[in-house]
Amino acid sequence: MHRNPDPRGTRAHEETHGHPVDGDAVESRARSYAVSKGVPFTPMRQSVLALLAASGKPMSAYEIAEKVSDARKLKAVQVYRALEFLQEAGCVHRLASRSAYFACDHLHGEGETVVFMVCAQCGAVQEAASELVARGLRGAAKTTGFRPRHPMIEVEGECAECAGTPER
Amino acid sequence: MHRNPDPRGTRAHEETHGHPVDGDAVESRARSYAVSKGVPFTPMRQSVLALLAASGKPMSAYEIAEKVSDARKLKAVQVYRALEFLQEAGCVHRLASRSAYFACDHLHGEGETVVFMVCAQCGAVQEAASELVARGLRGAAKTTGFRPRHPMIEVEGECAECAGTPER
DNA sequence: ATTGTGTTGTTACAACATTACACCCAGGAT
DNA sequence: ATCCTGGGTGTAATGTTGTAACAACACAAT
Ligand SMILES: [Zn+2]
Ligand SMILES: [Zn+2]
Ligand SMILES: [Zn+2]
Ligand SMILES: [Zn+2]
Repeated sequence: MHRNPDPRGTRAHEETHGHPVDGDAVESRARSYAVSKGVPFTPMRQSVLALLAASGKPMSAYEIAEKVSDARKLKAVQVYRALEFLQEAGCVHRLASRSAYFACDHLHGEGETVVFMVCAQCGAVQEAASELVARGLRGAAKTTGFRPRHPMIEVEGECAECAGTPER
Repeated sequence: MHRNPDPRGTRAHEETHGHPVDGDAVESRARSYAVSKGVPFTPMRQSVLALLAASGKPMSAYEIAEKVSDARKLKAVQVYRALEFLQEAGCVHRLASRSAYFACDHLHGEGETVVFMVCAQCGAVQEAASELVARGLRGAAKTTGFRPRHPMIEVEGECAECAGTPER
C-alpha cells in the first residue's frame, strides 16, 4: 500500500502544498464501512479513493476519471458510482462551490457542523468543526421556525501558505 | 447533482407559499445599481428579475429561460448574463447546493454573513444574517491561519409550514 | 461621422451528472 | 448442479449547467 508521498521539497509550489490525507487510514475506514454494509470494497473504489487521498486536493469527477492510475480509462459514470459509495462511507466530501470531491480522514460525529475552507489560490481544503457555528445556525433557524437538517458551509479564502506568498 | 424528487418544485401546493419578495423594491434597487454603474437596466434584466421576484423561489437558469413571460424564448446564455448583473446588484443570489437562483429583497451589509435556509419539501429559501456564525467562522479559520473571504452557507431542512404539514 | 462601450442574438461547445440496459459474478436456496 | 438474486461493472446515450466567441446593434461622447 502506499504511504503518502512526502511533501516539502521537490515540486514547484503549484502542485505541492495541497493536503495531506492519510491514505491508509481513510482506506481502512472505507473497508469497515463496506463490511458493515455487506458490500465489497472493490478495486474501483480503492483506486478512486487512493487517488483522492494522494492528491490531497479537490478534483472533479472527470479529472479523477482521467488520472486514475489503474491503466483503464474510467468513464464518468463509474467515477460517480465510486464517489457515491465513498461519500456514504464518509471518506470523501463533495465541494458544491467547485463541483469537486476530496478525501477526508477526519471522523465526523453525527451532528457535527463542519466548515470547509477552500484556498482560492491553491485549491487546498481544510476542515474544522465548530460548535459556535452550529449554535449560530440553530439561532438563525429559530427566528423563522426553520428545522435545520443538513448544513453545508464552504468558505473561500486564502490558506496560510498562500497568504504568506504575496501572490503572482 | 442531487436528484431529490422534485427539486425546484412544480408541484401542486407551491405556487402558494413560496416566498414573498417585494418586486418593486428589488427592482428599484437594481435600477439604482445600474445607475451607479452607468449601465442600463434593460428589459431583459427586468423580466428575469420580475420572474424571480414573482415566483419567490429558486429557479434554474434554464427554467427561467422557459418561463420568462417575455414571449420570446430566451437562450440560456442570455439568462446567465442577466443573472450576472442581478447578482452584482445584490438582488439575486445563487444557491450552489441546487444550482438555482432566487430574488432577495434584503439589503446586505458589506461583511455580513448570511445563512440560506432551503426547505427540502417546498424549495422556499429564507435568509438570516448571523454574527454568531460569523464569529464561529473566524474562530475556525484562526486555528489554521486561513484567511476567510467569501463564506457560503446553505442549510437544508424544513420550513415552518412544511414541518407543520407532515406531508401532503 | 467616428469611435468607444456595452447589450443582444446566435451558435457552438465545455463541464458536470444521470438513466438505461446488458453482462458478470458470488452467495444462498432448490 | 442449477436456479435465483443482489450488487458491481461496462457501455452508450442523454440530460443539465455554464461559457466562449463573434457579429450586429444602440447610444453617447468626441
Ligand atoms: Zn471531513
Ligand atoms: Zn493556498
Ligand atoms: Zn439576500
Ligand atoms: Zn417548506
